[in-house]
This record gives sequence, C-alpha cells and structure tokens, in this order.
Amino acid sequence: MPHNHEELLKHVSSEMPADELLQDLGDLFKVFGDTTRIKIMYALHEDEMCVCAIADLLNMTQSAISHQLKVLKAANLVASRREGKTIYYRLADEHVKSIIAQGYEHITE
Amino acid sequence: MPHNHEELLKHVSSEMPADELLQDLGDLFKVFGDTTRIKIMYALHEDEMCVCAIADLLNMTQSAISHQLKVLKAANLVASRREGKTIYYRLADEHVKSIIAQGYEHITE
DNA sequence: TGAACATATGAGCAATCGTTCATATGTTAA
DNA sequence: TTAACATATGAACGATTGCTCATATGTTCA
Repeated sequence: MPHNHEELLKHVSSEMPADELLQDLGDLFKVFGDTTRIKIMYALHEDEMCVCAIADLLNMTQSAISHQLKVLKAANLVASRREGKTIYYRLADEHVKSIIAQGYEHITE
Repeated sequence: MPHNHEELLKHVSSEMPADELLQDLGDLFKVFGDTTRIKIMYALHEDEMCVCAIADLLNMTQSAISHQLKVLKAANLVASRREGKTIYYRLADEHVKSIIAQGYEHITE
C-alpha cells in the first residue's frame, strides 16, 4: 500500500488560502513574468513616461507597448494620466518596486 | 514632428539594468505565474512534503506535480532530499515566502 | 473642419506552457 | 532477482501569450 500522509494533508490543507486567492496570486505574478513588462516597470521606476518614450526606449512598436500597458493597468500595477494628446504612465504603488526588489535579490543572491 | 524625449531616454536608459538580468527577472516571476506552482510553494510553506503528498493535496497526478517541481527546482525555489524511495521537497530559501507575501499584499491591499 | 499626432484595439499567427499518457529510473524488501 | 512503490521524463496536444498589422479613437491646432 502507498505510504500514508493523512495527518499531514489535513493540516497543510487547513492552512491553504482559498483557491480563488491562489489563482489571483498566480495571475499577478504572470504579469511580472514577461521581460517587456519588467522593462516597462523598471523604466517607470523613477518617473512617469509617455507611451512613445517607452516604445523608443525599448525599441519596440507603440502598439506592442500599448498592449502591455493595458495588461499592467488591468493588474493595477501602473496608472495613467492624460495631458493633451499624450498619456503618461507611472507605477501604481510601492508594491511593484518591492516585488521586483525581492526577485532581484533572489537571482543575484 | 513627434515629440522629443532624448534627454529623458538618455537618463532612464543609463539606469536600466542589463538585458540579461531583466530577462532572468522575468523568467523568475514566470515560475510564480502559475497556480499549481503557487499552491506547491504554499504547501511547502511550513514543512517539507513528498511528491505524492503534494499530488494528493492538490488532487493532481504525480506526473504533473513532478514536472512542476522540476521547474521550481531549476529556478532554485525548492530543494529536495531523498529518504529511501521517497523524495522530500522544501522551499529553498526565505525569498520564496517574501515574494509571495508581497504579491499577497498587492492583491489584498 | 481637416490634418497631424498620440494612443488604443481587434484579428491573426507563431511560440510557449501545462497537462496527460506511456514509460523509464531508482529504491526497498521479500 | 523480482515485485511493488516513488519519482522522473519525453512526446504530444490544447490552451494561452506576445507580437504585428491594419485601423479606430481621441486630442490639438491651423
């Protein structure tokens, strides 16, 4: 008979957050899991930037950047304001920086 | 003529980490970007577990869990030890917990 | 109003990802 | 050695993802 871990499972199971929360966590990190989006967030680290400046910086099309900004905004990682024709994006809050900082620490240990 | 941001770009550009590091950062977060892997890491939060216990807990096949553990191990997020036929996995270090904690904070703000 | 600019968006396509299934490897005990 | 167990692995398939291209929306200025 395969080995038994009923007791362990009962305990760990009771400590697990709800499935929906775990799903949301995964979805959040999925947003961080793309180099383009990481670059965008790094670019916004110090100051806001408009879409075309980000596109220039990363040497990518305006469309590609715009699509990614939409993803970042849906995850509440960036916010934007309009000034005439231009739309400026900035990091939404400090979580972005601390999450990236933790990741940075891990890979550079 | 489209608007100019040469000065800004020069500055932001000089502050950007190397491409390879940004790639590694994205790759790291990609590993966190899956609910199954998040669940595994949460399960290992307190104590080590063997593969079949994790599979039981998450109600998934041994194979699926094994594949995901391989991904987690490649990213240095979990470590393992053998005891007879059984292989026990545990979190590799505290970074895992702090990264997840930061993400948790963001979604529950 | 119309032209130029800045950004957003939808469809489509190649690439990547997570699972399943079958099977291989490694360990223990009889 | 053989059977049973625990885990790992490779191929394959459907689903998701990130980009491109064409075009739409929104704003300013003449």
